[in-house]
Amino acid sequence: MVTEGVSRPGSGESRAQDSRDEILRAATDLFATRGFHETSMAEVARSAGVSKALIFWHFKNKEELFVAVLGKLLEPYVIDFAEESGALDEKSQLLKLIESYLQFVRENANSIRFLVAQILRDEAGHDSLSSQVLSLFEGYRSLVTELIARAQAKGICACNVPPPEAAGFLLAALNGLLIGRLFLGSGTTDLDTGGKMLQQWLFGDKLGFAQTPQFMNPDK
Amino acid sequence: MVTEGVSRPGSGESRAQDSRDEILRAATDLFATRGFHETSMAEVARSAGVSKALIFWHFKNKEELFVAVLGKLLEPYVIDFAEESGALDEKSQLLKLIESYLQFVRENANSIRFLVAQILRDEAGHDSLSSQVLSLFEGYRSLVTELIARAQAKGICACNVPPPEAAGFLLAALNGLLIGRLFLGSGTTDLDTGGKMLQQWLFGDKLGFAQTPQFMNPDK
DNA sequence: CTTCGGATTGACCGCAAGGTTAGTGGCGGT
DNA sequence: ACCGCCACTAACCTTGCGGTCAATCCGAAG
Repeated sequence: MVTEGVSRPGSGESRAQDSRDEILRAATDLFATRGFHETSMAEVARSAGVSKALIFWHFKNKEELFVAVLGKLLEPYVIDFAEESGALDEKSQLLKLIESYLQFVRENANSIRFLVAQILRDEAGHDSLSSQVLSLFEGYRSLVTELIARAQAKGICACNVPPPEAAGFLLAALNGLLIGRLFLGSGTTDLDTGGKMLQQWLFGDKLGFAQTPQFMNPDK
Repeated sequence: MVTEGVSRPGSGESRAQDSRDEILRAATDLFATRGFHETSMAEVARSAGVSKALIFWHFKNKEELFVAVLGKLLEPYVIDFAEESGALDEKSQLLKLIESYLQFVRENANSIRFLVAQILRDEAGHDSLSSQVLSLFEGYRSLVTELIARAQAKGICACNVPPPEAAGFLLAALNGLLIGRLFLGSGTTDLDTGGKMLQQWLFGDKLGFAQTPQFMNPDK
């Protein structure tokens, strides 16, 4: 009879799962910092505290381990934006969308870095990763497009370019802020300031910019 | 006596240079498309039409070949923007700056892709590449900052955020357009549209957006 | 206790990579 | 004509990789 539950240390049922998780954790670390080709299975094994052969018992080959890592990395990306903003008006929804994008970038900078590097490498987009990320992005994009269209129809939107272009530009700006954060950690526009400027661009809100007074050209 | 000039095919002086250039060309191609670790010296040799050993005669090792390639890739990046826009007013200079940035992205998408991947890989910024690109970017950034400050002082600038923030946002938006082009070739805001929207944001110019009529919400 | 099967390992293999070396061809100088 | 050196090559060496295999360990069921 199966009296064992789950996750008992050393219990028969969970031992395989434990080692598998540990391998996945180590592989995620190493792949994310060193990259795919620069990480050897021996390194993963050592870092996970298991033998190299055990990795090949869990995963058919290095490629399969890699896609498992990708899957694990992509998990936090699939949050349903539309879900969590039901009863808000268009402006609040857009602001919330921007804020959650920036928040997400803040929290997942490392894995984003890794995924970007990975996407840049596979060249042809034949990989599933590119298309996954792309469809994720497209969902976000179409959501923003529709929100802007409705906001414009209600007259609460200061910018008057067609919604698809506006949405594209909005996302481009957000991605640009992301890039700034990824490449040039400090010295660039920080995320919140960028978000505020997008808000100003979208709705014409006047916002206080209290920083860098040495540049407020006090001449004349 | 040295009667030979340069670049005569088969002449003693230039033979080494020719083969070196050919190797560099092949290596640049392969590194840019496949990446560093995915490109073997044998491939480079075959693509360059020379023996593998000759590569090691020209370059101490694979790493040195790689930095030579990086140097060659970075060459077109160091164009002096300030030089080529002497007698223009601030608005024209800014527009020209934006246009040349977009033009550059259009023409060098492949090498940019490669450099980005490379920068993302080295993690700590200890590499010379990151700092080179970063200083390049900083120059561009400070130039834009000053231009915006002067434009605001003359009252020809519609946007009223502090110049450093405005410049940062402008560059972020440009980088975002770049990202769109790099990742999701089509289906995103194309470069020119993005440039026009930036122009509108900076100077408040009204511009015609003739495209995507199916989205002009003809309801009501 | 024995048995059974999933979990785990050390030792091993083939191979392709980066790198080396001994040697050859050919051109310029004398 | 000969020599010396630069450019260049074929073949080789070594290392470390992804991947395999037979052998073991170990908890659970009978």
